[in-house]
Amino acid sequence: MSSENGRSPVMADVARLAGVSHQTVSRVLNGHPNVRPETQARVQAAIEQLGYHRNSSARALVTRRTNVLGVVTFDTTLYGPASTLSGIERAAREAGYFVSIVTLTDISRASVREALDYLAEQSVEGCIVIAPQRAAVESLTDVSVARPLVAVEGGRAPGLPVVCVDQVGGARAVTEHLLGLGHRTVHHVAGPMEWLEAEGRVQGWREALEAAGAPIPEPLRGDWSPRSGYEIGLRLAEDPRITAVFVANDQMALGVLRALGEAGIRIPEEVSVAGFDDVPEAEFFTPPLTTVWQNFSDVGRRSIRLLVDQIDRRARKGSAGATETEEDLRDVVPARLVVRASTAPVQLR
Amino acid sequence: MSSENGRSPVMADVARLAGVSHQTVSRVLNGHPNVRPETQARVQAAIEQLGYHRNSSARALVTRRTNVLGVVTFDTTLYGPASTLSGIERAAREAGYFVSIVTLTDISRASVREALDYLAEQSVEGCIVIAPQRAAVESLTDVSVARPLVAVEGGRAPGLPVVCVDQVGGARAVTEHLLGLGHRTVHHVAGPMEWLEAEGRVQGWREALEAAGAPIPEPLRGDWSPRSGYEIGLRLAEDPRITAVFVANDQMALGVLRALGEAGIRIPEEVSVAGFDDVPEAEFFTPPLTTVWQNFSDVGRRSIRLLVDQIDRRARKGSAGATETEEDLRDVVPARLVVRASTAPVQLR
DNA sequence: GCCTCGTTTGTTAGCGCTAACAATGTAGCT
DNA sequence: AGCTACATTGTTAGCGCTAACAAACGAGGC
Repeated sequence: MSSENGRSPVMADVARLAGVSHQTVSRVLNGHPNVRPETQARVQAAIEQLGYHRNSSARALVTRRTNVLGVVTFDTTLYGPASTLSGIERAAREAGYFVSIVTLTDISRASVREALDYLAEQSVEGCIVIAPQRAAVESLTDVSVARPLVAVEGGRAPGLPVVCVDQVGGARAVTEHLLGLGHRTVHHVAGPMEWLEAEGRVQGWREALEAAGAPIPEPLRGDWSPRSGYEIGLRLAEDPRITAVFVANDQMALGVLRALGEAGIRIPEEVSVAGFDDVPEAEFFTPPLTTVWQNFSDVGRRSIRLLVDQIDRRARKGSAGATETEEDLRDVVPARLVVRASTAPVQLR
Repeated sequence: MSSENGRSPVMADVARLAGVSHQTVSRVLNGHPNVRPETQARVQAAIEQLGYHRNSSARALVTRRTNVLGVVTFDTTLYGPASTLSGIERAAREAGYFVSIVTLTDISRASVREALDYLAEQSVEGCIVIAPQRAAVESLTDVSVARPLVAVEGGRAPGLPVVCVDQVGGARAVTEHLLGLGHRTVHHVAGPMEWLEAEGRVQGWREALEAAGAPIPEPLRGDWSPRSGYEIGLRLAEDPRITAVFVANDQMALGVLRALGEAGIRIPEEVSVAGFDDVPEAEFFTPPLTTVWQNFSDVGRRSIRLLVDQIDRRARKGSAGATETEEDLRDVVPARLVVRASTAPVQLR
């Protein structure tokens, strides 16, 4: 792969071999018009013969474009963030960008800032922050001037473009589904307060209950983990008036199913349980879980589009115009109810 | 953040403000000795006042180091790859490297090559390929000369450093555990043939059976998905002689549990089931799943160490020495059996 | 005083590339 | 032929940084 002398070949080497100037090589590489087909072929042959690769640093230095986007994410082992990251990466590559990632271990205003600074150090052209927590979003509003930025699942933030799944709508749909089955009301196992997704799901659930004139029980707080769902499930099992539970994610729903099962409660005959996320396993829980499907790859695609738009606009107009768009850019991806066997019409318990 | 004239500040701007030469600024930034403390302070102040960030492209151009590592991965929504990626990213950052990722949609020799070429285009200093399939590993052996490379879960490949979990040992441990409970033999639901992890688990299972002189049934092939586990589980349910099943991953094990449950088979009283992976949900399956835990963050850490070692060695000796180490570098991370309630002593069925 | 040595700072060149401009060739017209 | 228009190629400068060398300065020994 490398040239004879040991160092990897540069444009001048290719030029020499093809008998042209280095600039002609550059033109071929960048697809400029006005290069004679024969010359182009000769250059191509030389490139292949030497195994030449353009030096991206040199290119970036002069074009002032690194073609790198940064992604800040939190706990990629959770199904949602992992799927979103995957969608982002694919979309970025299609748009001609590389993706550099930073995963946070703790979420604080400081650590998000630090991650963004770190990515800035690498001269990324823009960042996507998968920031489902309130703290993370707040930390973004201060920085937003610096360089293009998009928040995923970011909540409402002035002047900060956001892509998110319609948590409220999804939660409303599940709750309405359960009410439609004849349940007097629906209990809710919520996610942590700081998580915007958790709050959106609480809101949708509450709205549906209010609209139906159903009593609104206090939501129980878990931490997304199956364990917390299990613990809350044990408490739910003790209250015989509960007939329907909407759990804020599938992992906790699994814990709830387990706890209710251990208590000898039959699902869905005695208690209906629904989740949120539609993880691949949900269909094979005992019983198969009614849940809400989110189109994460669409989220990834849309957030890249928003980010690339910002970058292009800035590149075209020059970075002078600071606060050109104060409009509240917010791209909401719909969620879809998936009904399975864990929910059923109300029966006596 | 940006300087007054609109363009972001460069080293010369800092130098002017601090009343020194740009080289002195460079020295401060790189922590060179022989800079008077007072000068250093003045430069620091100027840097902060201007919000100066070093241009990484210019720096990379002259130092010939991009400080970027590439990671090629496949389906990051699977628990294993996602956890490994996370561990890699953390370890890389600690070692002072950025991480650029490419996720593959299909695994073929061509697509892995393409991903590596793509990363080469970005001038990464080395790559880690999370390549659990045979095809992926094969595609690596040809390239290995080009630049530092480490395979994760890569199987045996000449001259290619590999970090992997001890699949064989883990599988042997589960199988021995089941035999120790008095089962005459253990059936196996395997993963796809092309996956090296699947083969390793088959091997460990087979070894344990052979050592115990137990009959070796034909392994049944799934595709890692809960659905395939479910379908195979339905078949298993029909054979009353089966009392113990080792499933190659937790997702398929979930499907098996579901299928056996639907067939009215009690677990673990009638059939013991064990998985592999120890996903967070496993503890809350019905019943809680006996499985094998893998230390993925350790895998990430070790693979980064192997890669950084290669890069450092190459940087020190110059890239002249091509095939300096033909030794078979292979770092095996132990796996750990986690016994839960899905396995029990054999009983009459 | 002069020379040597070490510390601190400045000057210069050049990494590999692209953009702007200059130069050349080639065809089509008057 | 001579001019214009255009296609094709080459030459030059410079992106922002670091490495190598050079210069200035003070301390210490003869």
